[in-house]
Amino acid sequence: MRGIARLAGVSSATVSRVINGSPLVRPETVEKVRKVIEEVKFFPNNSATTLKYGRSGTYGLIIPDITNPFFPEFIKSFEGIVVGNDKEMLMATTDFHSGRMQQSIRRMLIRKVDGVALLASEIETESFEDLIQNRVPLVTMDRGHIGSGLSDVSINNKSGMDQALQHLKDLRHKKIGYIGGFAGLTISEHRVEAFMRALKRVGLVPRPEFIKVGNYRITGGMTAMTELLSLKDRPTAVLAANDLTAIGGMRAAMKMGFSIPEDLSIIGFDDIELSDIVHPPLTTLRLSRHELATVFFAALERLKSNPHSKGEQYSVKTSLVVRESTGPAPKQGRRLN
Amino acid sequence: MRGIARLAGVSSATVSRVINGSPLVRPETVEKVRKVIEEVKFFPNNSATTLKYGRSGTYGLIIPDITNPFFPEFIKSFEGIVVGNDKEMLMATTDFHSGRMQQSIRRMLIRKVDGVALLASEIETESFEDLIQNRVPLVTMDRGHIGSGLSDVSINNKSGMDQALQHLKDLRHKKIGYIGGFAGLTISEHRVEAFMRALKRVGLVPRPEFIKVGNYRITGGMTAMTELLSLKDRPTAVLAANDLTAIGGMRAAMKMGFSIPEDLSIIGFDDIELSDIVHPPLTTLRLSRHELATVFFAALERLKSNPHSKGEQYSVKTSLVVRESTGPAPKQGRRLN
DNA sequence: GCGTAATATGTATACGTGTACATCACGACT
DNA sequence: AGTCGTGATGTACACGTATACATATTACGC
Repeated sequence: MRGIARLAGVSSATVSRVINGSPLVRPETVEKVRKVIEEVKFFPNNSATTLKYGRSGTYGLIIPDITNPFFPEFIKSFEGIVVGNDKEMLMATTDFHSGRMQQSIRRMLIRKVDGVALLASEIETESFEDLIQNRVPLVTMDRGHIGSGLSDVSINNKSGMDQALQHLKDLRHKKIGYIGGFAGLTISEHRVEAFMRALKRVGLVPRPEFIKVGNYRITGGMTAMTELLSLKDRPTAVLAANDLTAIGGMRAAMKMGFSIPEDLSIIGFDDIELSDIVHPPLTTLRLSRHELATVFFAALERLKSNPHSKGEQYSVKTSLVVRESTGPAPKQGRRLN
Repeated sequence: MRGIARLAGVSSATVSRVINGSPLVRPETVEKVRKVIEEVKFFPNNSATTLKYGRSGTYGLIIPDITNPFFPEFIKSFEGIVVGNDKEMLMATTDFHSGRMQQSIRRMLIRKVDGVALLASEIETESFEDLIQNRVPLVTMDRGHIGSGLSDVSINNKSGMDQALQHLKDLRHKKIGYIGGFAGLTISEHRVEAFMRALKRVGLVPRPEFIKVGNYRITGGMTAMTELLSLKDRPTAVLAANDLTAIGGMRAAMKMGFSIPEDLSIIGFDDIELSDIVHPPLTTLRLSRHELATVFFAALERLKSNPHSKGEQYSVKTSLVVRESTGPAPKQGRRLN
């Protein structure tokens, strides 16, 4: 940068001002400096500012499982927004593993990120205590807990679940099952609770044997669905914690000889691209990745500029996308057994 | 760090030595310092070293499309390896867009990465000239071109393609089509050329009307397959540039009333997780993400430690995974039209 | 023409680290 | 006993930037 200054016959401070678009530089000077910058193909060294001011212009993003198509789609949006605002994104994956979580947080601290979007909601709160302690703004997903420098984005399961269950009720389903995520994740618990409440709202009674645990992946959906369909009195419709689970469920059901939606209706959650491609196309609760990414970014920016204030509770809606995996409830006692 | 030094009653240099595991510190001193580090929850500030020594301990990773499941699976492995070696990963996505490519490279330069793994093989060489000029080690994919500080990992299409075509020939297929990637990408061209050569090796004649262009996504596969199957004299088997393309192809074929593999055999490329889940499960050329990531990392490390030497040409093999999307060639003139 | 405000530019500095070099302690060998 | 070698520790420095502050230049009113 001093080199630029010398070549342009100005001081390093002026060069810095030009780069950062300070208004108090004479236009002709700006022009002169710009030209030299172009010629020399100069690019700033981020680590200098990071060192001096402790802000790196980087937001961290911690996600559980990049293999779940929901996340790449989210990352894509988030990266676009972050980079579009001249910042950087630092991504870390936990694989639902608490050791990896600690490691990810350490990476964030070492790299001096200006904030962290935490989409991996392992239950342990202590894990991100270090972030709070180091005053790193943190935005979590669906934890429903805010604090100083800590905001939360909750998925408004209520309206979505209501829609989904109303849809199933309209199709005369009465026995509705649910395949959740891991037992340990708060987000999983929120969703299962939302399910139970919504069930009551449409006037149906939750049946514990209809609630199964999955792993947010296809395999978990298959296992859980196999169990559900092995019950003597089995559900005629199943909600899943995410689309992969639902797709796994469909696969298992079809393998056992059930037709979808004739014998069994399935509703997913997320609306990943795959949902529209699978056969039959999946009815699902859409959660917009782009909207989610936008909210996360906005939340981070806000926390960063008000570092000492309390965070906020944001909310993102879901909406029902009806495709072909849901249909009228089958007549009692039809087919198999 | 000076704080640690004060608390432990040593100098900052000693603390630095302890952190970096220098052998010339007395064990008891090490112990003393370690204890203080634990107590204070100290973590090093990466930007200081980056500033002073120009090395950030970060490797850049530029990929075209995080939405293609191949890449998340690759990223997962790459992140694991990089982080396991106490380094950082900086990911950027180009979306096959040259502007985004330039932007990504700039991000890498600003962040002072120690090397870049470039899996997005847009054809323009100028785009990464800046990296070369700034002596940033670069490892490309399937460009087949190496130089000072520039290595390349080529996908050994030959053996894989041979296997695939031999497999089809054994099933008595003679009319074999190909759905490629974008016209502009070198990697696409390499693969189509490999296809043509392999075709000749098994004693078949390439037919230009059987070669179509896709977009590495499901939609492209659908369009191209529709065109292929609309030909009067249509192929009985189709190879695709990647699995998504193949899956799109399957979808289109099934929509047009063809059964797979009875009327048409399809072979994909990559072996993404989805290939085993789709119906029918896809026969494909497996390209191990983990192996690829390992090679990329090794190539980067090697370039970093020998900055002035010429890079190397690496090669990764593919292998045929036979599932249910390939079967015997149909009898002449059967079905439809 | 001169003082003063406003505008534009220059100077100096600190951020935290790894390392080269200097220093120190101490035992071994002549 | 004195010299040297070796192992262990301390001292000092530079990397490139943004900004506070100082200074120079211009504009302008009287």
